[in-house]
Amino acid sequence: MSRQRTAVRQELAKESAFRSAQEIYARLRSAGNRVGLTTVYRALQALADGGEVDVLRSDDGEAAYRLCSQSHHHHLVCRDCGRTVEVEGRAVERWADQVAGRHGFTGVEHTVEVFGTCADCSA
Amino acid sequence: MSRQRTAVRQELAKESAFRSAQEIYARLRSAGNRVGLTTVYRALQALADGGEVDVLRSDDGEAAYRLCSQSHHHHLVCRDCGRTVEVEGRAVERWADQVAGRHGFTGVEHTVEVFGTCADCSA
DNA sequence: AGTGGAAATGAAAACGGTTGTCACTTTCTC
DNA sequence: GAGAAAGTGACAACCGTTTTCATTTCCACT
Ligand SMILES: [Mn+2]
Ligand SMILES: [Mn+2]
Ligand SMILES: [Zn+2]
Ligand SMILES: [Zn+2]
Repeated sequence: MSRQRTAVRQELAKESAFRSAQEIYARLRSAGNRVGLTTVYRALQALADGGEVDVLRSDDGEAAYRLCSQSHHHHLVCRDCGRTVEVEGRAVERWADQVAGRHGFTGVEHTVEVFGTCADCSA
Repeated sequence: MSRQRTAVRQELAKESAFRSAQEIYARLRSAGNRVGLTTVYRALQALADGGEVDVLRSDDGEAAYRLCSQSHHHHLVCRDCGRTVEVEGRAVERWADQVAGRHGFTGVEHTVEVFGTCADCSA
């Protein structure tokens, strides 16, 4: 594990939100860390391959990375300010498994994101 | 509705699978249809904004488009062959509304995608 | 310690899907 | 029909990501 990869992992550990490679690169640099953008991409790729981080495609095509949390959960995101709440619920999990099983699908995974306007922003 | 947009919609109607803008452009051209790639993108964008087509980000970052039925629904997608089943379920809808309301969020929307290996592909 | 091969690094260039530009054409409205 | 509004498309720009390749770092084994 090189200095740079360790730095990327540590940076990821600071926040539980999904963040882009470029954002992580910028933070590392502004913290005085000497690292190249290419290396950040490679580190994230390697961590994703090893199952240590989740990768998500945002709507604008940018990839977002997050350290894998042990418990499975979803996100409630404010459209205006971006505030994110981590949520979980048996109901969705069961529904996803059932609907997939009903159609003969195996190895089921799912993505669920809920969007809205948070209390602060609607005030 | 221009000739080109009509052509894009008709092309989408030919198949129920998700297809990329470039693929639709290529099909239209090889069928002798005079249309520009930019226009195909704009037509798909307009159809998506109007809720007539679903947009999906594939893992490689390319956007995929498909005509969709007008009622709210979600997708069950085969990881291997891309086969897609439209599914719906009260359970998810209720869960999304509840979890958002519990955190004071309003104007709730959500995205739900279920992935797995379809029966054909696991055989 | 010393050595050699494998792996990692990073600046720069290339890549590829998508979007912006702008002169031009088509369509709509009166 | 005339003028306004919307749409078109070749081309260039954009931007996140990947490839390249010369250089550096790491590491297993003396
Ligand atoms: Mn879940
Ligand atoms: Mn659909
Ligand atoms: Zn907010
Ligand atoms: Zn399949």
